[in-house]
Amino acid sequence: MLKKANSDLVRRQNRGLFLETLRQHGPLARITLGHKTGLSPASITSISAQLIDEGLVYSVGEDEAAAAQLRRGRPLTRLALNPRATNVLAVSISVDSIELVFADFSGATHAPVKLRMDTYDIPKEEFGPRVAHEIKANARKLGIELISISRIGIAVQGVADTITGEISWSPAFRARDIPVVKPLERILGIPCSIGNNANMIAEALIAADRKKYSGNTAVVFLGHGVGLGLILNGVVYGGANGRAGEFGHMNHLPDGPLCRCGRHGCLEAFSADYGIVRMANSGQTHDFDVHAAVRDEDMRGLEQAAEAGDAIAINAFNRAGEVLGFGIARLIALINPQQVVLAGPGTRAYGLMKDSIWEALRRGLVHDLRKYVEFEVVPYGKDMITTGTLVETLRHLDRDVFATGQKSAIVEFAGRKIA
Amino acid sequence: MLKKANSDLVRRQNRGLFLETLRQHGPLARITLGHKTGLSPASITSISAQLIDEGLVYSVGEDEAAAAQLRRGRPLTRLALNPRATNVLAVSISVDSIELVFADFSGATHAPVKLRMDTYDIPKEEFGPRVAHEIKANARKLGIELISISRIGIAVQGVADTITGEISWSPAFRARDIPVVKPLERILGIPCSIGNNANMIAEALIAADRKKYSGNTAVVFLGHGVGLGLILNGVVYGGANGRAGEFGHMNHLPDGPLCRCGRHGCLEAFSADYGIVRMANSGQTHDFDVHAAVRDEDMRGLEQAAEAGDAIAINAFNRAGEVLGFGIARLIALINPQQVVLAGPGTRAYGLMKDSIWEALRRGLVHDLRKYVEFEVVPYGKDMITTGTLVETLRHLDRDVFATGQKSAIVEFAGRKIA
DNA sequence: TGATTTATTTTAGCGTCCAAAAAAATGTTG
DNA sequence: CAACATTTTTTTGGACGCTAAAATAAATCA
Repeated sequence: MLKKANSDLVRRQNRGLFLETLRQHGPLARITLGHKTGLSPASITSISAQLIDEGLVYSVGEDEAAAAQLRRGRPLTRLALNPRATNVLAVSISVDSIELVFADFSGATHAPVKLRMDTYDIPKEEFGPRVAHEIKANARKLGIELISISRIGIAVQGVADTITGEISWSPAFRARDIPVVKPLERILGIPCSIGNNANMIAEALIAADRKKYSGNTAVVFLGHGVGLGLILNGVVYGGANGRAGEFGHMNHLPDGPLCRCGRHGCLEAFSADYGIVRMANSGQTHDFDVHAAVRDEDMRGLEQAAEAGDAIAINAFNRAGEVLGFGIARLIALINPQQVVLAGPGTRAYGLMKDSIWEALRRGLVHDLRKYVEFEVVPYGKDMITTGTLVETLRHLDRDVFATGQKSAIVEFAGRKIA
Repeated sequence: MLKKANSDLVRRQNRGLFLETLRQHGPLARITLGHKTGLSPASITSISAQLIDEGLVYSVGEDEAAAAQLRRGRPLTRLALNPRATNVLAVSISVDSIELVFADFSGATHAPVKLRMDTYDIPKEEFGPRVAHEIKANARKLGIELISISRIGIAVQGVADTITGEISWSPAFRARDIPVVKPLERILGIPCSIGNNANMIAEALIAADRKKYSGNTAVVFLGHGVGLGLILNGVVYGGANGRAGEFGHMNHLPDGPLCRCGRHGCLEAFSADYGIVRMANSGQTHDFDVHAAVRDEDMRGLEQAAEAGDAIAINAFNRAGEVLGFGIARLIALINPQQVVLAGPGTRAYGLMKDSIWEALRRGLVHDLRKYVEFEVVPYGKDMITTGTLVETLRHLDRDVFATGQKSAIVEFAGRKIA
């Protein structure tokens, strides 16, 4: 159903568009903003005057390069997002550590702060307060006032319930349903949201190449687990309560090998690192501890063995690829994406799995569907998760907080204005 | 990325909202329209004056029931969609027949016209012209001028490419990539669109109970094949080119039994009618002709046998349910819908499959995901497909054609105006 | 008949956009 | 160096659509 439209909507949408355009392209002259947004010069003047008055945007000098090459006419003055307008924070939770990345409104980040934390055995009600404490301490260390932080985005591997703000299940915790958003909001007084790693990587991809990834794209994350971020109609899709994309726990083979989730035959039990290691050590299938984290050097060793021709190792990667291929085939049959992107540290072994992935796609997917899908492997950067989290958080500010142009939003979230 | 907003957008959106509200609730007084849409009485007066002038809406008398119970004050005058504003047509294509349902702008339908047509062996370039011919002939028979038809919606079982407007693959045709939209548009001069049956059923469900189905719902269609309509964020999701929801050809078991699509182990090969029949006649697995249509009476016979305790028949339905259950488990893991709805003639045998469906869900899906999903079986009406097609077609008119309020749209599509 | 009630229309004004004109700020040229 | 050319930005004047409030319409009530 459509929603009522009025001038309020127009203002919000165009201010949001203005901010998003600046965020995407960096400092731009008013005239360029007009071209990119489709708004008239008059409107750009009007909107920018407001945003400057509110301290969200400010004038920076003419572009050096542009100024160098002599051109006639009035020189352009570029506008930029004001870094001092506000701050945000991305929190990435993984096994035994959390990472904090503070950024200003322009998206410039401070150096990541990595903190050891014994997540696995922490009592569930202590986790939120511990994180809140670390946030306070580290913000102080960096000279960032708490009140200047408008929003905190949190990323976690596993199942995050976006509605309740709890971590339903994650390999980083023994406990379930760990409250995160509520305690942080209560203690810090800052709006928070939570999502899973794969969705954040999808956000990072969209930000990196909007054109390419903004249709329907499935981002498969290979690592300690197997995750999935779905971009549907250009937007990251979360499902009814953020639980979409549990690709790793999509069943592959009824009654197959044990998975970390306690069920049998999940895709992850074949294709995540521990599934591959187990397959390679097939003698000890039964007493294999699925919960033990696979060390990076062990995984690299196995990859090297496979590359050196070790039949058992090769077979383990083949099997992982085959199951992954069938999973992707099922995914494509359901979602019909334009693109499937493989990401995560597990893609290091893509060369070892490639053939079996494609063989499985051939066996498991009608040609009509297969022929339309582009397949891609992206190099994995550790910072993709926090980058994506920041992108998502800042977009929320652009669209839903600062775009409204209501004084309350500015005062409440921005904390200060620039003269 | 956001899009530019201006008063044009406001007009379109509010006119669309006005029309959709009338379509959903039937004749309404201006004051009620105001409450339902959130628009002010002044705006309602203004918009309705325009729509009346354009012949899209007209005044009907006061509601009898409301008039009967004496009330003070100026009596309300109700507005309704003008049936004579334009006409639309739904075309449903199935094996060996096509069905035409003409409707006016208010959604009132003529009696369905069912036409035998040997679809399976028709040369692919003849199909479009044949359908066009039937449309012309039957419109004339019903006294409907061709020029009064604004839009034609087409539904087909199988894979319809919404971009090219071709039937990529369907059990109703031996050929592939049968052009439909283009020839119809060329011959009739009327805008057309095509989609698959399951999506149309999803549309019909949304129309029947907007509140219930407008979040994230998966509609599984059981019949000669197994289809899927996905409602994501309240909108039917088509995928990159309308091929989403190929649930029936989602692989269940690598190298399993032969499917109509030519691959092995698709879900449909177990759970569609022919899969069940084959399983029951397991002696002749190898020379079973998957392309032969299963007759309704045979299917009913098998159901009765199972209900009477025939072990072989019971086993066939159990197996169908098990595979369906695993498929639904995979679907839920990927999509995280609020609801899963079973529809189609195959649901007659739901009682025979229920236990095995649920057992498979238990085995194939983590509890965290299972516990949030509501499960529902809806009685199947043969008209759901054409109803859904009409709903979709009329909504397109409401939102994208008549909402613009441009004279060209009115003249071009409506054909005539009412005094 | 006049008061009351309810629905609808009219009026006056507001916010946003935009085309066109004006202004600003620089380079070019005779 | 003054007039002209060019380009960016601002200002002006108006359009469009929404809305609150006032006015009007059309009924019932007493």
